[in-house]
Amino acid sequence: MDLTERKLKILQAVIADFIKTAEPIGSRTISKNYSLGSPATIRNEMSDLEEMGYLTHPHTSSGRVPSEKAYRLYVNELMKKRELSQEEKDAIANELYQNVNELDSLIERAAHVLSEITSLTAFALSPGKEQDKLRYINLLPVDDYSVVLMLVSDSGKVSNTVVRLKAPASEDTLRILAKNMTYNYSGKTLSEALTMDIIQNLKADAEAMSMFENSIAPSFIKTLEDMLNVNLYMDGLTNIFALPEYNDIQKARSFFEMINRKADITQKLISRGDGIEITIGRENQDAELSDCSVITATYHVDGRLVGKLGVIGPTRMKYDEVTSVVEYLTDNISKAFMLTEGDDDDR
Amino acid sequence: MDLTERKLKILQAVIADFIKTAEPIGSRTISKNYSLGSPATIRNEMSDLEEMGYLTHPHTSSGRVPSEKAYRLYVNELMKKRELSQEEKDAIANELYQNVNELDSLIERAAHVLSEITSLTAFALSPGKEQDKLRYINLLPVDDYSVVLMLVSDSGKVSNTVVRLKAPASEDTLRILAKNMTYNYSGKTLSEALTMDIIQNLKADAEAMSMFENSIAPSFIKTLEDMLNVNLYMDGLTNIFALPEYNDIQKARSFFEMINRKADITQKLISRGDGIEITIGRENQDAELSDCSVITATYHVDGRLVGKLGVIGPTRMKYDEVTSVVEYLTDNISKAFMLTEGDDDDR
DNA sequence: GATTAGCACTCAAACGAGTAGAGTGCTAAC
DNA sequence: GTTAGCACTCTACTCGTTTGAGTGCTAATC
Repeated sequence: MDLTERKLKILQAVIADFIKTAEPIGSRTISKNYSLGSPATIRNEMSDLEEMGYLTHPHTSSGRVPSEKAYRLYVNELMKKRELSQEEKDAIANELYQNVNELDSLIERAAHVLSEITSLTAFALSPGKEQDKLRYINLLPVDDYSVVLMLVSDSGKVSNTVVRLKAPASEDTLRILAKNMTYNYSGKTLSEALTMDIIQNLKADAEAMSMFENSIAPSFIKTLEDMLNVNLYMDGLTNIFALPEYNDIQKARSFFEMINRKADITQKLISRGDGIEITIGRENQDAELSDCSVITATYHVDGRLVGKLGVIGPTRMKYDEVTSVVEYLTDNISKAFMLTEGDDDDR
Repeated sequence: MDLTERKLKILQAVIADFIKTAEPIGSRTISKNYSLGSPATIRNEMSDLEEMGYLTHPHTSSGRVPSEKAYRLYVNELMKKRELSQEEKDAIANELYQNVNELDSLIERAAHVLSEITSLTAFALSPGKEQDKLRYINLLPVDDYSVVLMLVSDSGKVSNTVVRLKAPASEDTLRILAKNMTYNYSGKTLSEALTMDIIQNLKADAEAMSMFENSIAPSFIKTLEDMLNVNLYMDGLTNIFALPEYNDIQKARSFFEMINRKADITQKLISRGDGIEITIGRENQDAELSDCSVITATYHVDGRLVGKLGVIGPTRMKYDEVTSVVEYLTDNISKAFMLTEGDDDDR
């Protein structure tokens, strides 16, 4: 059987209406709102579309609901890109840049804006720092028994840990050790630094060495890992309560329990492809996501740092709108954080 | 009418059973499980207790439910402190100290443990830093146009911001400016620092002054505020789905929406009294909390830093258990972070 | 006088029959 | 190939009935 022009139009109409209303769509509705023929004709066509796997039937006497196959077709072929109007763009940019001056707050803000616009649950991943290089290592005394260990990377990311010392250290010792560590590590990527044999490389006096081995080394590793770690920001969690799909308390519960396992979510996001990726229903490996769709996009900062953002929602979502917004956001993040280059004045 | 011995016992029985089952308690149930007389006797007593305001009646032919007044009496007089067994204490300590080496992670961990044990929603507030004093200010170059502004406080808290400069700065200028800022601000509390007239106090060369005014000052204020700001950690949000009180999707929704307004929650927590504070139902000012109880406790670190933690749940909660756990946790936090004093080897 | 047994009464929740309405599938006419 | 017409299906809703837990009251008992 062929997907004739009219069949496509009817399918598109069903998808559009269902995305709006979340109710199964009957032949009469389509017939009234689109001039595609009488209810009976539409019924025949719908019946064909069902046979072809694009529509389903909750029960014999109800209207039609798009299948995952239909959404896939829609996303790949039928959907036309929804250009954002200048006002929309301005509104987004406005929201996005509200007192933001480090990358992570921008990312967090992006998740917020995204959830606001789409009325779905949004998330954003701060960039992976594998290729980022260490620049400085500093040790600053707090009191006799504690120092701040501070790492600064080329991309401007700063991480610090307060380290408790087993024995008090002189400022001199700290200075020497910090200098020595910087000498050894600066220019190395974070991942390299983690795999280096640390003790071997240090050449310092006995006191510094002992302090390093006993107190600093474990914190150093932890701080490196901390720098490498991506942060997951989520927003709009309660948006799902507005969706009829989640009227059932059990559904809402399992959604929240899934979304709360942040480590899992991060893992899943990282392993998604580059660019805009849309997965629909059971295309998501995960059983828990089998009636959700996920849309993610990748942003790049300065050609080196890479992160993701996106939304999760029911398979019935405004794919066109979400795609546009997600794309616009990633573009803007990339533009806002051109490192090293002299930056284009604010907004 | 008097609260006779038997009335008290019956009241206590109703409260205990209701906390367990969330179902209205009938006279037969009490009569069977406690030897306090026949159902008819219990009925008469319950009727009196209702007249006195300790019990209510969802409808004529249902069992009794404790009123807020009953919970208040229970908490103030009837409840006996539930001592934690050594195993319970060990289990808590074990969970609590899992790879924790800064105060904030300990606080976060505490919220986690608390929610796990109580099966309620737990929160913890990192300490307010008003009395904390600035120790260091540092400016570290990242590249020509950006520097890290870093503040270290007496309590070991470190905050940093990456500042974009309008014009490139020499390392010398940065060093001079940092030294000068440290000279002016070290020893001041964070709140004092915020109110000081910054520009007035600097005595540095023209280049440093201009950099300060144009680039550093706004970030400095922001970083100070960031240091002052308390963090709110929450855990066990999805626990409420297991409670019959939140079987209604609307209730669950408004709970989540309330709990998501983090700024509000922080505000409310901060304004609560010292020590263990229990507020029941409409004792909470907030209409949104009118069928919740909130239990908070205060921890002190080193006599200067003060923070809070606690749980929020339905008025029907295990007040005795929650109180004990919350108390044990705050004690442990205080002990774990005796700053300056040589620390007592772990656990 | 306090306690208890007994009984009529109340109400929510569960169940089931009946109905309305939306929608389909099929047939026959256009 | 399209459409009107009609029988049929199924859900959602309504309404009356039943069941069972529990009360309140009265009268008998301790």
